[in-house]
Amino acid sequence: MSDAAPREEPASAGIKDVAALAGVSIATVSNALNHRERVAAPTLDRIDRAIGMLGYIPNGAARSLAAGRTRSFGLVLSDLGNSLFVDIARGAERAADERGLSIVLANSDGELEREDRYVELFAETRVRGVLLTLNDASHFRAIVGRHAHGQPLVMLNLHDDSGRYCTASIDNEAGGHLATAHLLETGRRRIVFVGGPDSLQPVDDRRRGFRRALAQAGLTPVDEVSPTWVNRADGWQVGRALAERVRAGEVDGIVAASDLLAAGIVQALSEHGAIPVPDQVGVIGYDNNQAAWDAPIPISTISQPGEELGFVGAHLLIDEVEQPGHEHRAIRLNPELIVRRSTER
Amino acid sequence: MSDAAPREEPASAGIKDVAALAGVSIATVSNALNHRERVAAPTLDRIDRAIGMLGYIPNGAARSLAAGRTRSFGLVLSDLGNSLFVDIARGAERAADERGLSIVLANSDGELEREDRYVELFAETRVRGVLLTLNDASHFRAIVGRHAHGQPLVMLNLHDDSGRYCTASIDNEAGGHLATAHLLETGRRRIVFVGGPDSLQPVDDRRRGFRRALAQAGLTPVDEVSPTWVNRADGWQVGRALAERVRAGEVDGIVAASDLLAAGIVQALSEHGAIPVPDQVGVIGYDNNQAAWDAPIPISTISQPGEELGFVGAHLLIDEVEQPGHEHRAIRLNPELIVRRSTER
DNA sequence: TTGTATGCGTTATCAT
DNA sequence: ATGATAACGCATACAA
Repeated sequence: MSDAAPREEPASAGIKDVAALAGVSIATVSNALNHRERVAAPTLDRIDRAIGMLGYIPNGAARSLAAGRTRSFGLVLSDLGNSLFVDIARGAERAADERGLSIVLANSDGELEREDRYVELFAETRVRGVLLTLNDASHFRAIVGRHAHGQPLVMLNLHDDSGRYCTASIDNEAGGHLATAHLLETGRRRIVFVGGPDSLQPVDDRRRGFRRALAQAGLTPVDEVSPTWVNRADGWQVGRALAERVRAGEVDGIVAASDLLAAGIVQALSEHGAIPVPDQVGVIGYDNNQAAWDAPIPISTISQPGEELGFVGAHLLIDEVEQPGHEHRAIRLNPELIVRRSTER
Repeated sequence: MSDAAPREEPASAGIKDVAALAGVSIATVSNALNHRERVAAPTLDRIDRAIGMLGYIPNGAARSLAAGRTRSFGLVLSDLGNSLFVDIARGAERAADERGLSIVLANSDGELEREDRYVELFAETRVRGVLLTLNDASHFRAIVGRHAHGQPLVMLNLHDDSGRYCTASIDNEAGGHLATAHLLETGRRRIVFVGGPDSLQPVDDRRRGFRRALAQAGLTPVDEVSPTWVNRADGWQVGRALAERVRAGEVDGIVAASDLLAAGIVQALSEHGAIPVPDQVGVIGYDNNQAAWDAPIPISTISQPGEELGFVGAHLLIDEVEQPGHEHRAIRLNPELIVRRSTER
């Protein structure tokens, strides 16, 4: 009621308040916090109680300033809308958990400016190191140029064996090859690749794998079509256009650069001409999306070990941070074939 | 070659190195960093150059320790696999950007233990405040109990007007009502609700909205079915089971608790009995997923303003942090009807 | 406009 | 087992 309202200060208690309440020195409190074994049980008890009463929360800033380091890593994600990156985050978190470390995330949306900004923000935070997911080789170059050496940084989802950084990525060329080889093994011979714009490096790599597989079999691609994008609607259009040729026997296999694409194709095929999949044409997708699994005709696909990618990447980073003689490595993970109805024979 | 190798120290330069190189005091460097207007142009120039040469990066820990606060917020997300939460993150980032603040993310996977842990980690980091997304009312209670008051915390996606916290959420009951009302307006009268397990609070709210809309129209639900989950495969099964009754004229409208569910239903309907949607039965989904938009028969749906939710939530938090007389508010956002083919008349 | 000096809340070193 | 105290790297009064 008066202006001298004794406004209770929830202003967070400090270590010295705890020390006072527990009747010990701040050094002992600090020990109780970081080296429990160094302090006697009864003392520990009083301290813990004091901490509880005051709702004391250590100040991380002071802590890392004094300790000279953090207990967390930063992870910059390219695209929160893509389950691959979410898997990566999961894997990285699992690896961090093992060591009692935490992972802080940031979303770059694939924009160079934001990739830059968050790498720097994390640098200021003095995280132990940063994991950066990248799709675009040009971004890689830009960041390498700007990056203040000394801050451990490993690149995810982009391969680079120049030895300047650790990188971990998934072999898209191998994936494209895998998908195509599977179609060949099930007896298909007239195969077409349905990809996206060349600007997407992963798609381009898959296309190269496709070509190599055909070449090894002594075949040449029937065709390669590049819709403007890689979602279901695009697949539907492509499927419609392809239906004719499938019925004419000109095409008996389709390698799609994404599951959404594949799902659209299969759908268009069955609606527009009642073309039996997999009997008359085998279709395989990429990504192991839910869409592929959910489809009325479950679609064969290539699964990417996203979680393992994050896990491996985090370990690379941990090694770089902890091992004195660390040498940069470029790890490439292998995708995996998942056979479902759409390619059965 | 000798063991006295003059290992170059990339050990990050400090503010005093910059000061030395620029021939000024550290206070001036600090001013150059935080109050550029206070320092003379030529001096500024020398300092900037020095910073560049040394690759100086301010130590965030020291900075916030001295300043007493951070320039970032924490955001704990329930489910990175759900686009709603990704949208929330986007909105929150946009709000933060406006004020020159950053947002750090963490993924709780909806697990109480991780929600707790990250709220605490952020507390230690002394972020300005924390945004926490929650699905489960029981988690809310647990966290409220444990939470050390004083740390600004706003809850997202969960409504609570007890006045203890700011909350921002989307009105799922209204969404269910909206969907049902739309079906009623297009002349449907025999409507069934297809939901998920009751344990999902949002689904349950939508069901309540459905009931209310029917009651207002003086109708009773034809039926309510609860598949074990809410994805496409579940919808497909439900659709198969429903086909018979639709053909018999017992059902002419379906409110699904998710777009995936709706897509599966429509698909099963058209395959299993060639039942024309929307002519014979209107189907509406929820979420405004890509799946709904991509489907061969585009599906009407309820769109959730996730980005706005994040935006509003961040503003609530900013207000709580900056305004002395702040009072907690519980904001409820309205979902929106999106009409597409599947309910046309 | 620039420099000096103090303190932020911890951890770690060294005594005791 | 515990306590005193010096860093940690910077921001900010305040003095010059």
